[in-house]
Amino acid sequence: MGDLKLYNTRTRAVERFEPMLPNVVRIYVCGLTPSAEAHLGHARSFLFFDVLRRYLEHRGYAVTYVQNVTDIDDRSIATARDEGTTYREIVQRHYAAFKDAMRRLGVRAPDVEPYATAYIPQIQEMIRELIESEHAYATQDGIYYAVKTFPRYGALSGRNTEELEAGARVEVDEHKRDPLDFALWKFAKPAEPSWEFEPYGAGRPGWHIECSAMSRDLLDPQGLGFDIHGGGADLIFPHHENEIAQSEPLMAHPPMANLWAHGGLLLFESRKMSKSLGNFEPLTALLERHDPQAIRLLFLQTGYRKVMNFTEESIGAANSVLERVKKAYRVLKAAPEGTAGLLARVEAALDDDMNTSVALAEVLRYESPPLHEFERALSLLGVAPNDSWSQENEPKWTSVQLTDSLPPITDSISMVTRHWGSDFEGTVAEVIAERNAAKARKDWKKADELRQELREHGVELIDTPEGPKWRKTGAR
RNA sequence: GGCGACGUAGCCAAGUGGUAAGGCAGAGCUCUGCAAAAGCUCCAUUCGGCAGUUCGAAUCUGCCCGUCGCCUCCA
Repeated sequence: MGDLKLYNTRTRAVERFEPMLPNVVRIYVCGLTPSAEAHLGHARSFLFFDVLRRYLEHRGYAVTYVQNVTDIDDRSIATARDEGTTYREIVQRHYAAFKDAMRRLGVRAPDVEPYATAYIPQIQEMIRELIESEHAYATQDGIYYAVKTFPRYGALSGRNTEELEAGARVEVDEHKRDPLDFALWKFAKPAEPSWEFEPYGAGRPGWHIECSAMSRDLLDPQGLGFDIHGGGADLIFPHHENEIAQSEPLMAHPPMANLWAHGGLLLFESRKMSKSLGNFEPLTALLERHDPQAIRLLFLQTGYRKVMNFTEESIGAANSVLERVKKAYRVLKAAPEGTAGLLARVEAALDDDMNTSVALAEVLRYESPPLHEFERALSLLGVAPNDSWSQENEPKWTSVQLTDSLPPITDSISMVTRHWGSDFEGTVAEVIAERNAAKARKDWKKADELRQELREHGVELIDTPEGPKWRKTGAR
């Protein structure tokens, strides 16, 4: 196997991937904030990291995959207030739906799914350290990070603090020392959920600090850094920039993460998908309408870093791709021996910055690979054969024996005397026999009428060299 | 205004100096009364435009046009 090369946002270059510790890869991916329903964009992002994780394991690494849950934020509190329930109920409802959607898409559950509210002590400890090292300060409404104390701020996203200050879109807050400073801890307002924090004051964590605290606790207690930190491209700024600013001053050996990996955003019917714009269809609704495996193949077709546009037309094409894969699988099941090479080609494609487009193309262009290679390649892409793949679940064609002595030529009177209810199969055979007779005397009109009659009773008929065959159609 | 990405056939999408992967859709042939299925074949002299570098460019350089994203909660 060749070297695995991955794009690193931190260095803006494709680099050879090398774990920091022998054979161990530690990944932290910024997970969901379940204050609202998950959408397809989330699916794309987590699906990519699922494929990356599978491939790293395929290469023999022991992977620890952490994906957090931001279970406390302004929106879930506000929604809970509007609906007269608790933020926990809001979060649990949406997160359960998200987990179910991920399962259906073939995205494996993370090794650890830490909830922010379960790490309050670690978060507070980190804030304490930041205050002691003068990277943070308290005001009357919260504790803020002093961006100016971290000279490298902006390095990940390619910005500098002067530029950011020039932008008029940064909200001015009288209490902050600098407009760029962001909240580590928000003091509780009346009726808001809060945690005690002596001596500063009860409140809740800001969004960014949880990732710094949890990744340190779970992956890098010694402050030497971990391997891969990931998320959607929209997290590069400010979220990941802020994480770096919080974590690195307290580390023995920065950087916080060796490799920063970001998935491209998804447009929904050519428009940005976002919570605030309300332009998205909940994942659960989409999964009702489309085969999850087709959605998976659709995502694999596009490079993970590219902006991708999801349309009804594109998912239709993906369905056809899925059918092709199923068909290929059935053929190979019958002839499992083949010419080796597919898996090596798929590995080569994935080595090249996880080029799933090419990997999928190799699978579709298969030239009789061994069954085990085909299965392995599919499993790397996270597409596993399930019940719907086996031919047994497709309606089978039933042959009809037509003896020479059968049937006597009849006329259309038989149409009204048919008993569909009592002996369905016998009736089908009867109609087919009659049609055959009509064909024999080249009465095409009659033959087509009979085919139509069968169709109306949910029977599909084809003529084959072995004679007519029929099966029940799903419809009607 | 600042930063960044992208623009390849009707659609989706690979390809980063050596002569355009793959899929969908479409077309033709075999077969066929019709229908279906299967097999075979075809489907970008050309990569947003214009210059330039080069023996050679979709790939490098410059300019222009267009689309989108980030800069604010966001995967």
